Amino acid sequence: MAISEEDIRTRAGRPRDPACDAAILQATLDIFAEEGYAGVSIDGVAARAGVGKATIYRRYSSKAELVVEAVRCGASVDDLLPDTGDLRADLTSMMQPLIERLRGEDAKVLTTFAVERVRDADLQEQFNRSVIGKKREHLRHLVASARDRGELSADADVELIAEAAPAMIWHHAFYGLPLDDNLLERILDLVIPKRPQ
Amino acid sequence: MAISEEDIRTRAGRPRDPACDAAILQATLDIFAEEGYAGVSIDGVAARAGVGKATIYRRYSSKAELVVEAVRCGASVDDLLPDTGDLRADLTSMMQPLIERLRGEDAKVLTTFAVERVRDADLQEQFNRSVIGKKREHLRHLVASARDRGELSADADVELIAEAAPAMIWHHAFYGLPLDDNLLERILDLVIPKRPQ
Amino acid sequence: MAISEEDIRTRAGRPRDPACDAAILQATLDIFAEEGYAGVSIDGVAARAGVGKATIYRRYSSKAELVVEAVRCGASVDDLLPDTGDLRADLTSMMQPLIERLRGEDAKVLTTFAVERVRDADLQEQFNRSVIGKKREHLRHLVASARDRGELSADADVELIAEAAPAMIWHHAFYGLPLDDNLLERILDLVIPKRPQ
Amino acid sequence: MAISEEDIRTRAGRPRDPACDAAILQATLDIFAEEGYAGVSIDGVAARAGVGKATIYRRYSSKAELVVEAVRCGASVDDLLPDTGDLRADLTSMMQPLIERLRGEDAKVLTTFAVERVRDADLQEQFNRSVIGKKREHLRHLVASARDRGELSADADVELIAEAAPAMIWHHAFYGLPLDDNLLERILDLVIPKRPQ
DNA sequence: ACATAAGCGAGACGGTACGTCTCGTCTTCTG
DNA sequence: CAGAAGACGAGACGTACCGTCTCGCTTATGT
Repeated sequence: MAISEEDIRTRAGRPRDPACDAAILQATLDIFAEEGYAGVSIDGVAARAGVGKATIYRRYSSKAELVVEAVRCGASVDDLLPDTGDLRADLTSMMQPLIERLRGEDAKVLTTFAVERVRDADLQEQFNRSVIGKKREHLRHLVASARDRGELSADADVELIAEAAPAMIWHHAFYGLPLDDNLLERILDLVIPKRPQ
Repeated sequence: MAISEEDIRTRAGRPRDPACDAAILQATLDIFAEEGYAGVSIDGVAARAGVGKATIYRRYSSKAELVVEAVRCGASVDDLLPDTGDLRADLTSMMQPLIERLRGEDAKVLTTFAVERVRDADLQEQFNRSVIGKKREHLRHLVASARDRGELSADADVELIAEAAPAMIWHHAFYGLPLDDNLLERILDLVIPKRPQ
Repeated sequence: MAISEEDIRTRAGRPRDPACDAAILQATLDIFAEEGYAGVSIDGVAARAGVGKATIYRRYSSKAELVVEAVRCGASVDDLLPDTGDLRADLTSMMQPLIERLRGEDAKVLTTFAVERVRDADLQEQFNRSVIGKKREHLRHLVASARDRGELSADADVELIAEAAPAMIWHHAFYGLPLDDNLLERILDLVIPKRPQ
Repeated sequence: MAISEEDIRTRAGRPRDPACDAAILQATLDIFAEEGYAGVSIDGVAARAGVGKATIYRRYSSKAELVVEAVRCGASVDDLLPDTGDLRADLTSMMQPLIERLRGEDAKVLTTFAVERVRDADLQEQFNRSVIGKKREHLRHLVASARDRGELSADADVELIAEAAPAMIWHHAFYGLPLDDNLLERILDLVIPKRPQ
C-alpha cells in the first residue's frame, strides 16, 4: 500500500505528478524483470525514470514496498474477482490468467517475485497485505457458496479446495513441470466432482 | 556446495579447524532464523562465530552459498521411501515429517532453502537428482501402484495426485497458512477417495 | 584531529595504507584549492584519490575534519623564531613568510584553517599551545626587548605592537585586500617609530 | 541587498506582508546563532517562521543573501557614519559599538558570522558588497580628511590607519584576547599621534 | 464592483551530497 | 600455512537541503 491514503486529494500544496507515478513503477518493473530483486536499486530506478530519489521515497518508504507496488500494478495481478454462481467457471476465470502469465513474458517477473517474496520478510508482508489476501478470500467465498448451494457436498473442505489450484499451479512453475493447456482442468477434476453432463 | 572438495585432507600446511566449520554454520543458522536471509551478513556471521571473514570465504564463495550449506546441514532431510501397499499410509509417512519440520524451528530455514533451490539452476538440478527426484519418483510409483491394484479408479490422474501433497504443504508454508495436525489427512481426503470402511 | 590516536600501531589486522592517507589529503587539498570549502565533497575526494568513501570516513569523521587535517598537514607552518636584536628585521623575518604564503597557492588553505581554528575550541587551544602560542610569545618578547634597550619608547604598548602585524596581515587576507610586497614595511612604519638614520 | 529595490511600492497585486519580513529575519538570526551558518536551512527557516519557502526566495535569492541580511539587520550592523572633523572622536564612535557588541550577547552571532563569511564565497561577496564596503570607504575618508587638514602628517598611511582599528579589534575577538574598555584608546594611541593637550 | 495581479502556505519536483552499511577481496601479524 | 583482525574499492541505502515549480487561497488596487 502506498504511503499515503486516498485522502491526499484535498491536501494543500502542489499535487503529486501522476506522470511520476507511472515512470517510477515502469522503471521498477523493467529493472526487476531484467535483473531481479537484488538488481533493483533506488538510484537505478530514479535514473531510469528520470526522477529524483526523494520523489520515490515520498511514495514508497522502502525498496520492498516499491517493488511490491510495481509488480502488483505492472503485472496486473489485481485480477477480476468473478462470481457467476458456477464454481468451475469462476475458478477457471480466476486461475487461467495466472497460468497464461506463467507461460508468457511475465513469467520471469512473476516467478522471480514469488521467489524473492519468500526470501525477504518485508516483501512477503507487503505482498500478503496488498494483493494475495483479497484473492484468497474470494476463492474461499466462491467455494463456500458452491457448497452452500449444493454444487459441492456439505462436508467439502472449503479451505483446501480454495487453495488447491494456486498451490498446484505454482508448484508446477517452481519445479519446471509443464503448464499444459489442460492443467487447470485436471486440477479442478481432482478437487471438484465433475459436473454431471 | 562448499568450495573445496574432499581432497582437502591431505593438503600441506595447517589443517582447517573443524571448530570453525561448526561455529560458522551455527552462527549462520542462528542469524538466519532470527533475522531472515536479508539479515545475514558475512561480517555479522564472522563476529558471532568469533571468526575472521577470510575463514568464511575460504569455505564458501558467497553469502548465498553459505546460507544454503548451513541450512542443508542444519536441517538434514533424509527421508524414507516406504512402500507398504497402503497408499494413504505410505503418503502419510512420507509427508508427515515434512509438515513437522515446517512447523518446528527449521521452518524458516527449510522455506528459504526451498526458495534458493528454485532460484539457482545448478542447485535445482543437483537436488532433483539427489533427493527430491527420488522422492517424486517414489510418490508417483506409489500412486500408480494404488491405481493398478484398484485402490484408485483406473482413470486417476497419477501425476497430479502425486504432486498434490507436497504442492499444498509447501503452499501453506510459503504463505504462512496454518500447518495443522490434520492438514495432511485433509489433503489426502481431497485427492484420494476415502476407503469404504 | 584525526579519529585515531597514535597507539594504532600495534593493533591487529591489516594496517592502514599510508598511500591512502597521502592520496586522500592531496586530493582534498587540490579540490579545496580549486573549488573552495563548499566545493569539497567526500565522493569527489574519494573519486580523485581512487579510494572508497569508507576509507575516508575511517580516518576522518566528517568533511570539516578532513579539510582541516588536510590543510594542517599540507601547509605546514614551521616558523623560525629569530632574535637578532634588530626588532624591525626580526619582525620582518617572522611575518614575511606568512604574507608570501597568503599570496601563494596556500592562501585559501591557510585562511580556511584560520577560520576553523576560531570555530573549534579544541583546535584553538591546541594550536595556541603548539604553534601560535610560541609565536605570539616570541613576538611579545622581541617588542619588550626592543623597548628595554631603548629602540622603542619606555611607555610603548608592547602587547598591541606585538599583535599589530599578524592582526593586519590576516585582516587583509580575510577581506581580500592586496598583500603587496611593501605591506609589512608599511605596517612596521605605522607601529614602530622609524629609526633615525 | 534584498532582491527588490524600493520601486516595489506601486506594484499591482497584493503587497508584501511586512510580518513575513520580520518573521523570516528573526527565524534566520535565531537559527544562525544556535547552529551556525551550516545549520541554517531554508526549509528550517521557513518552518520556524511559519512561512512558505517561496516567500523567502521572493525576498532573497539564496541562503547566503538571506543570512547576510538577517545578520545585518538583526545585529544592527548598519552603524552611523559620523564625520565631525575630529578623527579620534569619529573613529571612536564608529568602532566602540563594535567592541561593545563583541562583548555583549550579539558576540556569538557576530563572531560566527565573521568566521563563516570567510568560509563561504557567496557569503563573503554578499557581505562585502552590502555592509563592509561602505564602512571601510568611510573610514578611509575620515583618515584622509584628517591628513588633509593636518591632523595627521602629510605622508600618513591612510589605507593602513583606516584598517588598523577593525583589524585589531577582530583579531582580539578571534583569539579570545580581552576586549577591555581602553582597547580602542590604545589602538588609536598606537596609530594616531596623540593630540597635543 | 469586481477583475487583475501579486502574495501567501504548502509541498512536489530533479538534483546533489551526506554519513552508514555491506559486499567480497587483500594484507598483515600471531600461532 | 590457518586464522583473527580489519583495511580496502565499490556502491546502495535512506535523509536532508537546494532552488524551482505548481496548487488553491487571500488581499489590495485600478478600472
